[in-house]
Amino acid sequence: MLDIKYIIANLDEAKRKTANRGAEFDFDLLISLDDKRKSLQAENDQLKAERNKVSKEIGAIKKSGGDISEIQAKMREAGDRIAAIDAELNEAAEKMNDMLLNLPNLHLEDVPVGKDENENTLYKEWGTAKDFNFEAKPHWDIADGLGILDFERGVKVSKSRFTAYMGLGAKLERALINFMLDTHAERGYKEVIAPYLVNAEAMKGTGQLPKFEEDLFKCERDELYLIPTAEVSVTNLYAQEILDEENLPVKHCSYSACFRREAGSHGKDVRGLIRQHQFNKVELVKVTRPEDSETELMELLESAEIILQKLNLPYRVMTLCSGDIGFSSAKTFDIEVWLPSQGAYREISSCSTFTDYQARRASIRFRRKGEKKVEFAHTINGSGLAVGRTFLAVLENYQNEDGTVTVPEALRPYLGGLEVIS
RNA sequence: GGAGUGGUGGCCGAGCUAGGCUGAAGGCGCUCGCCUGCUAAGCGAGUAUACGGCUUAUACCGUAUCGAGGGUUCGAAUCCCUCCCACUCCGCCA
Repeated sequence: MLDIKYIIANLDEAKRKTANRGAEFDFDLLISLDDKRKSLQAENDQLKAERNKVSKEIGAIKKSGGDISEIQAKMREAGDRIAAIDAELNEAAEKMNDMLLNLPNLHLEDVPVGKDENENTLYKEWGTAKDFNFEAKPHWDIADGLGILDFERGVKVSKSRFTAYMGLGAKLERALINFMLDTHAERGYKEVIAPYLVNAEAMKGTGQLPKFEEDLFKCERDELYLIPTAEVSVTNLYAQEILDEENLPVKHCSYSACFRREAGSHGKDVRGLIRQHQFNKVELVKVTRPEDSETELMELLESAEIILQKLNLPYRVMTLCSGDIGFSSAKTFDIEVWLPSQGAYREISSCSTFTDYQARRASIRFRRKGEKKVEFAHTINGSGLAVGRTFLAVLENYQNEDGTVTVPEALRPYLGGLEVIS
């Protein structure tokens, strides 16, 4: 969340950038709640100070055998007043906090201002689309022909948007995961496996709650949520902690299954692997010093790109505009991979810096060497990559006319040297 | 699932069955200073976080925090209630 003090000191900026997102927010109400909170607290603190003082005196008087009934009665009244102000104070503080939790992050100055995805700007392009001398098939047809995905049986045991990977399909998925993790490990990312089910506190920390509850699968009776991305469990590994500066940046890569309800995208991408309720992803997560976060974001983006480069899959990188970046993000690059069957680029990774927005919510702080004061860290994360979408991009870009799929060279060591899936 | 024990500062660990002098003994660790051929030992001082006030900034002052929330009380780490978590034993189980 944003720092209330920062908002007050930079109100124009906060209003402008929130409007740039297309978000509505009542800043005046927020500030009036803060004022109320402050004056109530000042009054309350004073009363409590008095009570603490007198209570000590009562102790002394009682010890020396004096009469305390009168002073005690007076303090009883003071206690009632404190309780009343306490209630009012808590209400104002809670309201203010609720508002703050629903206020999105401020974007960085170099983020293009725009309404929606149509105003995202091209950051770079890499690779050239292969020229097929036959009609490129969608991945579900390819997979069907090879018997490596079973959409019907996936639906049978669960519901729509759940799929079973069969035989070499399952192997290819696993090869991709291992290939990605190994590649990132070489670049200094420490591998972690964190819980898939997390509590509400963690979801609040990274910004999924309270605003996006309907996008999450929830295990009601245990009060736990299925993670929509490993970002949640990995980032929150450091919640409520004060890290040493020398341990920064923290760099993690993490494979996890991800679960999304996809509420509100009913008609979209109903066929194939693009939009599933459950999918695999390798996530990159960093905790950094504020001054390092922008360069670390670029390094993270590069790490994600390297996967596509090694697989020789054409892609482009888009800078998301102010209206399209996520709730908690201050700046986001999307990597989009080329899909020949659609003749279009589709998102395969999203790399963001959250500045200190998540760090404040999750209370992830650090102490500089020799300093007493603690500061909020910055958090960064990105997919490196969405495995299911990489899987389908490989099928589509490496398909042959006879329905077989050539295995990208980088993956062959992970598939026992296999060259063609047939 | 059954039975039990416990959650205190960076860590260990007192206090909790006589509620006030305990933000919290003691030890360890860490920081600074002294001492010292070097290291070790020794000596001295310091060592939580949040919010608010004051301040140019330090400093300082106030409030809160002993798993979380609520209650009793003039006053609670200490008493009562609810919840959460960890550990041990038994049962069950990948």
